[in-house]
Amino acid sequence: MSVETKNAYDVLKERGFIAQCTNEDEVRKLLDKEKITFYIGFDPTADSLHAGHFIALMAMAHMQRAGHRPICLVGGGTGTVGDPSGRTDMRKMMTDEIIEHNCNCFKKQMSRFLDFSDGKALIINNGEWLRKLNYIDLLREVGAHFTVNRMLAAECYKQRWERGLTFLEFNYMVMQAYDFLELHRRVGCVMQMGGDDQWSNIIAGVELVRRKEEGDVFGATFNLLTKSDGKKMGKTASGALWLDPEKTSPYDFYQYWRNVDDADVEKCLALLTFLPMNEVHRLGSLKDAEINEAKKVLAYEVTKLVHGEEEAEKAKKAAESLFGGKGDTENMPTIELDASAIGTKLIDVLTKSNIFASKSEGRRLMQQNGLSLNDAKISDIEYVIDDKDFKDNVAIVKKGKKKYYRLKIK
RNA sequence: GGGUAGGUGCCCGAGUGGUUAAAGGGAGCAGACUGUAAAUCUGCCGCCUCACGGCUACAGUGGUUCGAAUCCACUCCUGCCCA
Repeated sequence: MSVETKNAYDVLKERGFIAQCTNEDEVRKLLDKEKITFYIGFDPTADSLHAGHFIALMAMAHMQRAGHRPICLVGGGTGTVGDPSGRTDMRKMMTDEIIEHNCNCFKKQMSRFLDFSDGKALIINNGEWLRKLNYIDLLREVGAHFTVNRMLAAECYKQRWERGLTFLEFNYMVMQAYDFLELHRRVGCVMQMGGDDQWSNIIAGVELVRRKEEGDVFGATFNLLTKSDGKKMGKTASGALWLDPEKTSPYDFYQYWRNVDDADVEKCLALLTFLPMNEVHRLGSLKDAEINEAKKVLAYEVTKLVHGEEEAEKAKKAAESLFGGKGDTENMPTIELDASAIGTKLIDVLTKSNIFASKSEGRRLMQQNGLSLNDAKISDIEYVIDDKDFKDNVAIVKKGKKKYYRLKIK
């Protein structure tokens, strides 16, 4: 059975996306007989999407392939409030300019994954209606349908019991529910999806629309991308795994997926690539060292989706040359040096290039045998860079076991 | 507004006048073992210094003291209770 003829819900379910659904059978039936419009909300908390968003985009892409119409709702309005769901702290308030900027960045990135031509997918900013909202009107139209008792019982606020929840944040759920109502009225949106942490907010919206419009609408959530040990995935030492190549280089991005735990490979392949499921299962069942093949496929496919084939190819080649001993070194992270760097201490150069966070860190690393220059361990922190270290103006530095940098003399 | 409990290093959390750069845990980093995996073991884990040592740090500002994260005053922030 091909993807095209398969029910979109079943596809998502089979690939492991679905965590909860308001009514599985109804949704399946609906998707079978109609091309629906659905939406996912994105809060503009940063100027780039990250791995967590990517999973939602993949789900949207699957839906679109099946003929349904996705709406990316960027939270120009809700972003000013901040979603308290599952959070232990209050979000920093952001200025309108920043939110605006972030929304624009999102748009650009999203068009990589979805086809926005001919209205096959939409991007809408909820600031369009939330900003114009009048407090009294909102209370009367929407507020009347919410009971505080019910809201307080919502799972998403539990985390905040100890630290306190402001009224501002408490209203987030109301606003998000209202979004659904607006989208239902404006473009006939009948389904909201989102991360599993959004479940409370989603059912609030579903109920609101049902009450106001008597229309049957649905909601579903995706599994959050977690590692087998329950920790969140998509976190790097320096924070999130960004889709923006400026914030996370394609090389680092590739390496992240190349290094996922054995236990997570199959799940990632299913969620983050379009490979057919029989192939996913085959790769996922490889044992021991062989599963490295699956990881290579995973890293390549995901990088290709996010950064394009060319970048994926480069990242792969760089990895092959570094870890496999062949291929070209062209594509690894490169640090350009002034010719004057020759004759100065290696540790100073690396510190200046931010390869070491501080000189202390560099010293420690070197003393612990964690640094190599052209495959030779350098533990002497006094080591001075020499002409001979460079071949064709290039030297390779290895920090720890697998962080490589190419030093290039300008 | 009143009462009360707090604000410690990336995070959690001990510490209540000196030997405290500050216990312990987590995260992180390096090494060994491996498969660019996991688990495990070892070391490191504020900054500068080859090192001796120096500097900066326990919400903020002043003060007491030979000496303060620790005592006092005021300020700011947070939780809880009362209004």
